[in-house]
Amino acid sequence: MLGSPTETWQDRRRAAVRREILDAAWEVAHRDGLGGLTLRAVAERVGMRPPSLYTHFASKHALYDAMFFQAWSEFDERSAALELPADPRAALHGIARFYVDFAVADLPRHQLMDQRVIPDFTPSPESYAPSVRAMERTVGRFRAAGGVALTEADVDLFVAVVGGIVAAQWSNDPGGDRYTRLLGRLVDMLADDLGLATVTSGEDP
Amino acid sequence: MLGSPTETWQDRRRAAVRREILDAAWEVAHRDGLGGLTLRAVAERVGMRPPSLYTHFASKHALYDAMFFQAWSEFDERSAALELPADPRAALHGIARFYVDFAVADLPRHQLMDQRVIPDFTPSPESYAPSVRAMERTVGRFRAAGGVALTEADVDLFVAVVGGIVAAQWSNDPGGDRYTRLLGRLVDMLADDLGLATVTSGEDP
DNA sequence: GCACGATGCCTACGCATGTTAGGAAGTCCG
DNA sequence: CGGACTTCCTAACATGCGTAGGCATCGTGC
Repeated sequence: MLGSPTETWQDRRRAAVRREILDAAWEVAHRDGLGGLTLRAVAERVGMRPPSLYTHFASKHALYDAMFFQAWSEFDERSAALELPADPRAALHGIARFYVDFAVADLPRHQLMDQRVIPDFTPSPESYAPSVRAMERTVGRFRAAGGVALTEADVDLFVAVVGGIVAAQWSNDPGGDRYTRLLGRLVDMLADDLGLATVTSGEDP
Repeated sequence: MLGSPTETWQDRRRAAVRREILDAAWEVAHRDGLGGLTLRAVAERVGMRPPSLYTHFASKHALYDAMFFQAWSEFDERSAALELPADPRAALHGIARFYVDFAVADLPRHQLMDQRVIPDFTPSPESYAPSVRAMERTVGRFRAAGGVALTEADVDLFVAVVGGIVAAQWSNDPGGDRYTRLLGRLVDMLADDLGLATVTSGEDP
């Protein structure tokens, strides 16, 4: 009656099993690494035999794809709920810090979202959608907050450079803050380059 | 008589076979991707059966390790031969451009050198040596060229950010220049932040 | 000159993985 | 109550890395 007209009981049960498998997959990924994830381990954790997983996911890549979608959806939701200061420079700091904190909090999730650590895995267009949604919102916020007209190159530089911080952090100092602590300085550099006023003084060139 | 005292003929032949296997491995990596590299394909390309490769490499990881060493050694050599301008800012540009060009020229090589695409693969200390050598030389050149005293944080920021450009280039626009063309602007930002004089005018803050 | 040991490659096998085929049991609907 | 659908199972296959053991070749010492 609610939502979809044919929202039967077993549909909900099926969705629950799917979610259970996904949860198990994340646990295995955290324990054995994203690349070390195996259908055997997932099946065992969920009390099934490996082939039975194929009732719910067409392939291992489909499982990865669902995880990818889940990760980006969560980022998208949290990004939508994020309140940013009105000041453009402060907003820039908030956006960058939010992204970096999210990426640094979970290694397999970050690898799945932002890197290509699974050979031959490419997210499906549907799973890719939340990421472009989040990105578009972020860019929109940029443009709305800052009086400046951001070019595409500005955005490209920003995402590349902030992504570099995250990658370096995971590669060279996992769990630490050797690179993430440089983020504020980096964002200020970018803000200066974009001609944004400083937060503290608000002077104008 | 020359070089090592026990430089027998079969040692050279053995080294030649080893090199042949390595060449085949690179070719396969270019064709099927670094993660898609298989001992079957390498063996076939070299006219052997897969187990025979174990006469020359202890494992598949050992093969990756040798490739890693080879890649970083080449970078190290070319880096040593690189002539940099005396001007600190121009030197910064040269260093960054050299690194980016090298990383963008070859995907599997870049994945092997700078990313962790192969699960459970960690380069051996011996294979890691050329990379630290190249890095130390680069940092030394920094310090020698610029009158400024670079902190470790400065170097960290530089490598993280330049690495981000490369990663974004490969991820979002492979074969293009959407991100690499922003390198000059980025390096100027860093140079400004470090207080380096501009090349064209040479003014002082 | 010849046996002997080392070397290099082979075949056969083991084990892990993703995946498919086909069947059995439980469940829902008419 | 009976048939269709769903879900899970066992069995098996293909491919991957890696090991064991055998055989030929080649250099070396007697």
